[in-house]
Amino acid sequence: MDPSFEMFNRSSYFPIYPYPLSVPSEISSFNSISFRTNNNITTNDYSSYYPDNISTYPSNSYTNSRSHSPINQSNTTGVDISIDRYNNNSSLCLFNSRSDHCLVCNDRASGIHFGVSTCEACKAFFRRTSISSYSIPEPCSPIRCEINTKNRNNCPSCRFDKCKRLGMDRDNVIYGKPSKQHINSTYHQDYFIEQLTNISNELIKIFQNIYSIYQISLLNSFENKQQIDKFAQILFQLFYEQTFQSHEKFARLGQRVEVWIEQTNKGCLKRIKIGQRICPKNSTY
DNA sequence: GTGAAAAGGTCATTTT
DNA sequence: AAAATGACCTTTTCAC
Repeated sequence: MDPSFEMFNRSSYFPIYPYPLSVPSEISSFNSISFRTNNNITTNDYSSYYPDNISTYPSNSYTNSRSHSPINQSNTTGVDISIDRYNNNSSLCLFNSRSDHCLVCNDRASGIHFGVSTCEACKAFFRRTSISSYSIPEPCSPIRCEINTKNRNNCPSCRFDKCKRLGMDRDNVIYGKPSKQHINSTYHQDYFIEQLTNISNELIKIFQNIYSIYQISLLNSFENKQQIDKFAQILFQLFYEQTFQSHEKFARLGQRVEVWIEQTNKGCLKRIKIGQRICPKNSTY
């Protein structure tokens, strides 16, 4: 077994940091999965996306329902960042395709603004905020606030952060109706294929970074509970942020990403699992 | 010329 | 009172 993963298998080192998990509305309202993929991808390809000798989901644990989710188990804390933000009837799975709902707050969308399907309110918010003279503070917590229609004004920093993470960009605006040429260049298949090839690197990077922090912390040894809690906080923050960034890329391909953090009965971190899988359903694009 | 789509502008309303 | 918000309007550009 890879030594890095053996370290994760040693239980009772780290208590779970008690973050209140805020799951974005488009994720928490997730009901079903319709996987899509490219013709070049086969069912077997996903196995190559895992780092060697690192435990992954057993292949038979995946279904198109949430019934397998470890979150329902009493001894497991989970961060399920599954997503299905696309129209199931769409033959193309485009991140920037027109959506009925705002990808920022889930309100009714009025069109694609600054590259992302948003409502008028989030469009105006992003325009105002991105040109304002004052600097936008960092997100208020490592686990960013959920942004929805009701609370979108509660935390402007997290709202603006979500806009940016979704790809809203004021430096690359299209004034007036976008041309077909622009649409084709933006939404070209090569872009998605390129994203697909980056998946394995993303997952490996997550493990490498977590392990590097793990090693550094062990060298210093944990002298008190505060240190342990601090380490758990850093680990969780890094893990969440990197996974969320990866998730945004995966989501463009209509794929599903899941992250679990298992917990022992004593409340300690037992193991981190990362899984992502491409499930060909309609090889139509 | 006309309609569609996206960015920018305006201003009444709401919040602080 | 000042600042922020968001619905609505205007301008610009593209396709037909």
